[in-house]
Amino acid sequence: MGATKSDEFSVRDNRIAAWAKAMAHPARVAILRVLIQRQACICGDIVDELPLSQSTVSQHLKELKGSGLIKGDISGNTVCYCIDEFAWEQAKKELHELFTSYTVMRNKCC
Amino acid sequence: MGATKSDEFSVRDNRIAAWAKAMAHPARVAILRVLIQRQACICGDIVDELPLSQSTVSQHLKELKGSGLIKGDISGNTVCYCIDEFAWEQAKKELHELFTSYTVMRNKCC
DNA sequence: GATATTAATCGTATTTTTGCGATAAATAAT
DNA sequence: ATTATTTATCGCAAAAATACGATTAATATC
Repeated sequence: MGATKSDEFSVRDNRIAAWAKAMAHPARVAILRVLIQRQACICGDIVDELPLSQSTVSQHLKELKGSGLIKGDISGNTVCYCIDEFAWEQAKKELHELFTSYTVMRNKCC
Repeated sequence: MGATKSDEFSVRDNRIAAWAKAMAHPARVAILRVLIQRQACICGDIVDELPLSQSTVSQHLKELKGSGLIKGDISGNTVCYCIDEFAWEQAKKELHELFTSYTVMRNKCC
């Protein structure tokens, strides 16, 4: 008990939920915005922009990386993060599909 | 410790995170799909379509209602749920804005 | 009025998330 | 070589999410 029954749901719904989950914390939305604005960021820059400790930011980055929405390149001493354009496009597309699959038809109830 | 520092982030990022959080579970994505397909559903119909107990579905519905994405109308014995078109449109718009605010420019790193 | 049906809530167990300090691992700078 | 910088990971504590059976509250049916 207490664990999500992922098996019981479609792959697509799990995938959408996973993307949503990646964006389900304001810190992670903020991180995405920083990466979008700057196109790329070394980890330290992101830590500086967020009101969270280095270890906490590192964890959020790990989650975002786990979702595929961002990727990180090690270059010497530092790690450079950026949006993964393919995953980003895919998430954008699938979420948009879900949102546009609803059209109001006046109206069975509510 | 252990509680999200919502205050430290922008209202907009919190709002987007809240919508994402509402969609961050495959059961809730599935519920949204059912509501979109049928335009409206009494609670029992949703319970029948999901591989979860009545109380668990009720909890997911409460969360979706909390996010504003859906609303529920009591009509006698039953509760009829449907998409809240205004919140839906707003979420669609703000998420789309976030996704389209990224455009690839070859490329500072990664 | 008594019984059945519907959906929310309560109580509880389990799992997951959030957050941070401390430490580790790796490269950079001296 | 030693020291500093950078980022990930470990270990922990607190909080939140997930799931369900049992109960409650409300309307519907008999």
